Amino acid sequence: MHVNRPRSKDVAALAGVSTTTVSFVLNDRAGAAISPETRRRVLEAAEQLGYHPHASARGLAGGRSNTLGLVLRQSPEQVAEDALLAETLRGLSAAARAARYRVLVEPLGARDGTYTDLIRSRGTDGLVVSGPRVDDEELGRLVADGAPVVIQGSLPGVDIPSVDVDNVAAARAATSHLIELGHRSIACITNAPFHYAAARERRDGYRMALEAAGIPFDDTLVVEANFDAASGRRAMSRLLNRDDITAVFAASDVVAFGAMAAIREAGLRVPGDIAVVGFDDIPLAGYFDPPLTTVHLPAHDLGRAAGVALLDRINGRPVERRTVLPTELVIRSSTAPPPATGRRSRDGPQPN
Amino acid sequence: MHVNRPRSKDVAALAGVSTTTVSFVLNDRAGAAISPETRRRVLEAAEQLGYHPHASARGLAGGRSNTLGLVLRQSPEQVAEDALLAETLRGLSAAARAARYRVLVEPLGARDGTYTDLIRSRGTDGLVVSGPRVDDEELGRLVADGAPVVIQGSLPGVDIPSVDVDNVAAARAATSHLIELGHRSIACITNAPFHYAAARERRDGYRMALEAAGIPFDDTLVVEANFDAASGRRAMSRLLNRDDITAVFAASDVVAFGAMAAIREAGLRVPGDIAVVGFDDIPLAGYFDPPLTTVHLPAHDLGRAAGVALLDRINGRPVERRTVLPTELVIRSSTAPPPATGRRSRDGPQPN
DNA sequence: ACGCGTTACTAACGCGCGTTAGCGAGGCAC
DNA sequence: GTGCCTCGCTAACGCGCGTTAGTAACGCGT
Repeated sequence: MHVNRPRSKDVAALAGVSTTTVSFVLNDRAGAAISPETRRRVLEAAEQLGYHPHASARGLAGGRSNTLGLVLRQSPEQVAEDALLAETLRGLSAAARAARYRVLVEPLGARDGTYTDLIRSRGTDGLVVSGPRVDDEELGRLVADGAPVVIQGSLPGVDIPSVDVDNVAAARAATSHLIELGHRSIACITNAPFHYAAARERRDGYRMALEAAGIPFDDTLVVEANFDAASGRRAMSRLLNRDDITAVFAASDVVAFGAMAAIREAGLRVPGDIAVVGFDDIPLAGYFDPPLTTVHLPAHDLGRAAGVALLDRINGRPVERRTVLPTELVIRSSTAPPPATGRRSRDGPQPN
Repeated sequence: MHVNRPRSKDVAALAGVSTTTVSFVLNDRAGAAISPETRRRVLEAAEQLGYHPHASARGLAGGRSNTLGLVLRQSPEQVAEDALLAETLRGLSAAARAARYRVLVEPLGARDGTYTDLIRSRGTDGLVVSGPRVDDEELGRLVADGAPVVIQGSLPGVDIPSVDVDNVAAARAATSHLIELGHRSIACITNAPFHYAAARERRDGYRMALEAAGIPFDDTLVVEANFDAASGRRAMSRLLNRDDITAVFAASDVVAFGAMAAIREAGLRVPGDIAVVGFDDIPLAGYFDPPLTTVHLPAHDLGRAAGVALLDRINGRPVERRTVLPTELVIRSSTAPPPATGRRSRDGPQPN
């Protein structure tokens, strides 16, 4: 491109100072004594030449890349279904920008190899790892080496700063809402297989709500789904074989969406026959038919908090071991009291 | 972290060669004569030491950052609603990884300032700009400077390589499908304001389908929406004031989702009273009630094609000025022939 | 035996910045 | 006037690589 990208020495020459001074001014170096007049001249010269410091050169000299890495450790299907990824990314980016950092994203398929190069090559100064699985031994080694890592989500048993919502409490609140409406026979469809911590936590919250209300936990009421709507539909179909269920806690909105499809296909209505609560509050949740009662996840804030924590960690500031952001149960119309006389069929298949 | 990150000189010492040789081996430098035995020793030494070349140092010395930038030029609302972003990003990432490049993402709010630093600072070697608006003069300057840029989407009137689907043809196919079913009074809800090229193109496709079938284009049947479901619902509500409409082409699935909510709220049915076609084929489209007939967008391939084009451009290989990927009309159940006797109300408000 | 080309490698330089050590000028206390 | 600050600035170095120019050894033909 342009024949002569300006160097800091060009700025220095134009401003009549040394490159050292240019560096001091442009980096707002604390403790450097620069007269207002000199500072003005330097800034003016930089502006006039359209000077942009060479990122790699800064990285080399300064020993930092000024880049944050976002590692998406989920399966491709999960990433595809993650309706909140954009928001999280925007949040992280906002935090990064405020510190003059950039964001590098590494989406990993199951076998897409490693992400530790990112940090070992100093391509990034730290990583936000989203949705790590319990069996991620790569992560362990990285952290053992002292690499700055923040987990978005939770990974029990490791000592890494993490940012998350309280999945247990949120799931419990969602389930309690159903109980308060009068439901006693409440199924649970997970958002993912149980080797994902969030899936386990949300199930635990469901269970705790039940037990707190004196309703025995029934393992056969819990069905695993797998991120997408199709798996939610399958799970719900299975549950519909029994006719005592009057409510479902679906541990993600996407899965809830599939479940609602299954309920419709069985000729039943939401919430008339079966009430449904979701989790995530994806942008479309309010437009489901009926609008979905769900747990609102502060996606943007999660990204931002992860970014802030990571930057703190990188810069040697103290970091909370665990940041928990508040959720909120958004009550829409997919939940209502159970039918007075047990479940009825409408125009669907008759019980056989 | 680790006290001594190994340098290339450490690898050289262990292998008993010079750092030049290490560089030659690790970069597979064409034209360099390296004996198999030496090559093996170097690779072994690198492996043994856990050597990862310093990204910034490579960037400085090599004059390239080995990084691609993805600029999201859309408004935050649009980004949030973009259910296909994850897929696009994965596609771009796949292309980048194949060339040993990384991907830096810059989501820009309307007033989040500039993204040209990204490339002017050599933080990236090129940019994929997603959803640029016609009035983006920053882009123009960048390209005039010779910066490698690929547009994802389309921006008429500029000479920049772009990757997109044929929005006009796809919209035309979607609308034709409605016409073939027998619909004559077909409304159009745009996916975005008209300063987005895609919104205009999809509207044009709708119009061409009409005119090709001898149906006069009626401007009052076209209503602007604005990315999200809420705007789709508002648009549809407005359209429902007239009772002659039997079908709607909604230029995005999210907007279609809102429109379907409005139709339901009016006590009408899809497709019984009003048929609906969408655009995008977001993952949830097949689970709408009823499952949405829509245009499938090859999101992953779009990302990958953009990446490939950008890498070609960066490496001086010839690049198609415009890459057009195929779409496909996915017919589900939201479309059916119009009611025989015009539109009927079900249990909704009576006509007044 | 000599020249020439090829093979296999290396020394030395520089990419563009940040940083460390240090220098001169001016002020203040004595 | 001398000593000792602080203020404002700079020369010089090195970060860790890629690359260019070059050398030594080794055939191979005549």
